[in-house]
Amino acid sequence: MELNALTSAQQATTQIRNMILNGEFLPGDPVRQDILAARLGISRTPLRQALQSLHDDGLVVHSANKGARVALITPDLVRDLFDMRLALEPMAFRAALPILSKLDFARAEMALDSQTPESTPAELSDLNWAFHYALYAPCQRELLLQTLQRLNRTAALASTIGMSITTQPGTSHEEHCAILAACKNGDDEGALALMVAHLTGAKAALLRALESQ
Amino acid sequence: MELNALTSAQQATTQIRNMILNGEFLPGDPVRQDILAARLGISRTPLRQALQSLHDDGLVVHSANKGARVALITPDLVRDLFDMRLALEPMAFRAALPILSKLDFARAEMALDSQTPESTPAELSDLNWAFHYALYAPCQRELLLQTLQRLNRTAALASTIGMSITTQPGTSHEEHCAILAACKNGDDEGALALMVAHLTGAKAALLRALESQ
DNA sequence: ATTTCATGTTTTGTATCCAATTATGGAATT
DNA sequence: AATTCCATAATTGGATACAAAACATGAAAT
Repeated sequence: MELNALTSAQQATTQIRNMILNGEFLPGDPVRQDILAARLGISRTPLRQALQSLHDDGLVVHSANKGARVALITPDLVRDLFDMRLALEPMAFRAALPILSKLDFARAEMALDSQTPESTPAELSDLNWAFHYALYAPCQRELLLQTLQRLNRTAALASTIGMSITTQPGTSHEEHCAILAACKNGDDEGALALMVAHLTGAKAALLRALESQ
Repeated sequence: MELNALTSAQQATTQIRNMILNGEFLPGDPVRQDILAARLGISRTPLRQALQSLHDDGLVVHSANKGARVALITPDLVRDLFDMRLALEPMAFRAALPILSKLDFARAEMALDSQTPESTPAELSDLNWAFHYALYAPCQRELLLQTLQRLNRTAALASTIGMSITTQPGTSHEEHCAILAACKNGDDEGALALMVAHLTGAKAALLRALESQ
């Protein structure tokens, strides 16, 4: 009996997401059902399911009878996205902070340590969310966590686009380390402030990158 | 040429949503693909698409190889849900308030006036969201509006369950009228405060109903 | 009598096939 | 030569058919 029997539609979802995040498809590019189905070795039925999941995550947009395209990242979208993250993530963080355990710290630390210079954008996005998720998950609010995951998936595309524009390295790793250190020291308010600053900085950097285009 | 050619999967989504909101399926009930497909006169392919949409709206939950069931409404979920609404809806409302037009007021008023004692729970939920949406839509934040719509769909199920428990009539109509009046008077801060109070009250009433069970 | 295994039924997940809508290219007309 | 109209090709949306997994029932063995 398979415990983690991932359905092929779910596999396709992450595979296509990785293709998009790794820059194989650019914003605005059409996403053809036939081509992707042939490439992934599955039929169009589960592939359409995967496209709907990607649509819900804001990575592709659908037009009736005209297929799907990779979503466009606009400054308005980025503002919108990070304003929501700034409103919701501190909420989850604040609820989780008093009950964070050594195991949660270990999970966050592993996410940070797994980042290497050879990591692909998709891997970096996954590890970035793994770090945040480790610090939010104990809050025990399933719907909030689910919403944050969705927002972070859209943010992953935005960040990938942004990093492909600017050549200067991001500061997120140092900020992540500082947040984790504050948590370990029991400085809850400090950790919260650092998290807000982290998100605010990421938003500003992304907007600068987009508007320099 | 049809301008609003709704695909049959989208039609099925709203039809099934209405069945759930109108109490035809209770929380925990299994949602069988064959039965619904036959009843709606469509095949299982678009119906599965509809079920995924309902899953994303939090109305059904999926178990691998075990099908879908109507979601359960727990106090934790309600707290979670309304905390997010309280964080996000004032954000949209604040951005929209300075640019609300007579047309927006008319849309909100029509939503209020369309409610009748004979309205079904599904219709009341639609009109409730139509009222809120009219006051938020001018904020021009697509992702925020999309997220709020999703949360309101989950809230619709919670409210329906709550109203089926308590027999006392809700106070939301009066509160809606007061909010709209404040908007028309240009009292933006007052309208915001009333909206927050409205959501806070709805959350408390719902929790009371659930815990009286 | 209880437990276990096997088989049959039910239900989901996937592939293939058909219909409907849209884009594209060429020919005819002005 | 440019534009419009029609026909054909290409692509998405939906239906049917098939495979595989899970639950239920029942019989046999301890």
